[in-house]
Amino acid sequence: MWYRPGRTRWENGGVTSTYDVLLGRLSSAFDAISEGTDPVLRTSDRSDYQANGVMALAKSRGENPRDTAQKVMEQLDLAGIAEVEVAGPGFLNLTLTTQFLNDQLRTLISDERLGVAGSTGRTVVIDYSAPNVAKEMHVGHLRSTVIGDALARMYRFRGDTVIARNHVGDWGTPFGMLIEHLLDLGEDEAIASLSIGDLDSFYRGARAKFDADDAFKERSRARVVALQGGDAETRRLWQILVDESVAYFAEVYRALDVTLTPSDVVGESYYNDMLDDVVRDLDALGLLVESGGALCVFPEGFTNRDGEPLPLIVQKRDEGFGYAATDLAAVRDRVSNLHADEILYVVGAPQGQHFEMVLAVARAAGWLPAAVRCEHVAFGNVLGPDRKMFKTRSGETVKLIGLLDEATQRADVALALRPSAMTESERRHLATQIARAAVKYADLSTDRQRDYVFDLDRMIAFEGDTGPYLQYAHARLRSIFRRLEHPWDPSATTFTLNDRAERELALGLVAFPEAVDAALATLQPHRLSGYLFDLAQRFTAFYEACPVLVAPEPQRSERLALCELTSRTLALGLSLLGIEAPEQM
RNA sequence: GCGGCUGUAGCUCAGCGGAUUAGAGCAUCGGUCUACGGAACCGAGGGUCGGGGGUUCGAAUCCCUCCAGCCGCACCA
Repeated sequence: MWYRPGRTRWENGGVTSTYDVLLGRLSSAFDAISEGTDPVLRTSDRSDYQANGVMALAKSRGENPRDTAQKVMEQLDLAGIAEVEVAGPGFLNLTLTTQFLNDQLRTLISDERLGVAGSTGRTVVIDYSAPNVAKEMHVGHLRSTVIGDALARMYRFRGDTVIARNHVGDWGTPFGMLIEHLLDLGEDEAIASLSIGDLDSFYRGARAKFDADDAFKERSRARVVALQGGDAETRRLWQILVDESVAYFAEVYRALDVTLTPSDVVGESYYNDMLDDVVRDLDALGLLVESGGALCVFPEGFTNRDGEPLPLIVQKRDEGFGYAATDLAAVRDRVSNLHADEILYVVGAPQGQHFEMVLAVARAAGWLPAAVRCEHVAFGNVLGPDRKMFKTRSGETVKLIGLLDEATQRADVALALRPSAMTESERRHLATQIARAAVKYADLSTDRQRDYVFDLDRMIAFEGDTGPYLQYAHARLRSIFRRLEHPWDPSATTFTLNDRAERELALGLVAFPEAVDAALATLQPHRLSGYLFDLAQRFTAFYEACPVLVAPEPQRSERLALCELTSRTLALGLSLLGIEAPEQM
């Protein structure tokens, strides 16, 4: 019961998932008694599935739940699909028939999507990662990047058009000092410094001069004015900073195996030309109020610490625009130009109130139709061992690339200790795959809303609920197939599932669509992670109990088919999380 | 002060549109090795689900309250 599907269902060319078959039959029976009753179907540890909807139904009708259960049973047609019995106070426990499981498994074997339904092709804008130009990517960017990318992959797999938007911080007052610093270093020197990925020291260099040198500070201020005024030379220098940074981000994304590309970068500056319109249109709508010299909107229901209405500051006293203006412009752009059906912001939880306000204003202004789903996919912090924000010993932010390097190093050391025919470069490559899996899985396997403690030792372990464990399970499966000497056709398989471990594995396989649906419906990748770990455990239990290659036919073929499906499910599931499944480890 | 999030086994975490005996991983202890990868598997101990009230036939789950921690709360994004 660690995953629960959403309620929205999609079509998949005639393939109906096990969950949907059961839900359909149950819904008909419940509807016959009271239209629209949810059967509350879920997986069960008492039987294969259980339906708890009888309890609520009985309550609303003032009946004894067991009597209601009987009435549902009379309407319920699950012939050939499942045995049903009323249990406890009125639960319906469902046990799938072997025949039905066999049918479902055979369907999965011939279905590339492994039973996951596709969508009608909606347009989904996912705003994620968002590093800052001329600043290092650090652990603070990890979650947005990893979670956003996993969601992007899941949506794409479902058949939606994903428009990734990397809302990089490429504008604002710091650029005055950054450009002046660039000039001080000389362009070639500056580019060299930026391109080796040492963005932090570049930024710190600029900052130090800004704080210590009044003349530099003055130049910086003038430079900001020139930048905002559109001065061509200043603009060119700014572009150098942007280009070099974006190239560096691309390296980090490649190291992380994240699908973002430079063409997904649509930074804050992109919206500059739209900001005047935002102000003008808000004013025309009568939503704009001047307060303390700033132009604000006061959405209903927000108050500050003194209980007074809380403003969303659109234009500052100095006539500069705040990020609220940019975010509002972005919403408009995404709705009217990108034609988004859905917009997701994968941004840290602390910005919750800001997004609530922005969206409230956008809705009030009519820029965000009710039909467009718009969600803040919030996530908690990455904590260090001391349960405080993850920092280095010396209190500095932890570079993302450094984190990956360390993880790779550890994986490589662990691999080197084992006898293997791998070349050093093969081993090195494998180590990067394991390291990525470790870091990403750790992030994607807990409820995103919570903070989590970053513990490299735990996440890179091959034991337990880790990415490497799942990769290992997959690699073991692949090794079975490498030993196969003759061509083998899984489509002819008949599943008898005589061994308990075979049946448990089959039940896991058949539940894959539920897990993907649940992850998408709730925007919680950990639903899928939890499913995959459970499946891997079912597989290893099966693998211990049931010899495959040495089993007599037709058992051998059946078990091979189960292995085949498990292998494909693990690989596909991991790929939806952005995690690779190597053939060998 | 207002708002949000969090508090479940020694540790890290699932479960929280109420429902049959509260789950997992790690750690600990005890087992399994002449089968396809032991980086594995099986088993055991370990929890008054932060405290207290309430609703309910039934609450980790819903409501109220208190405690503890983290994070927001007007011109930095």
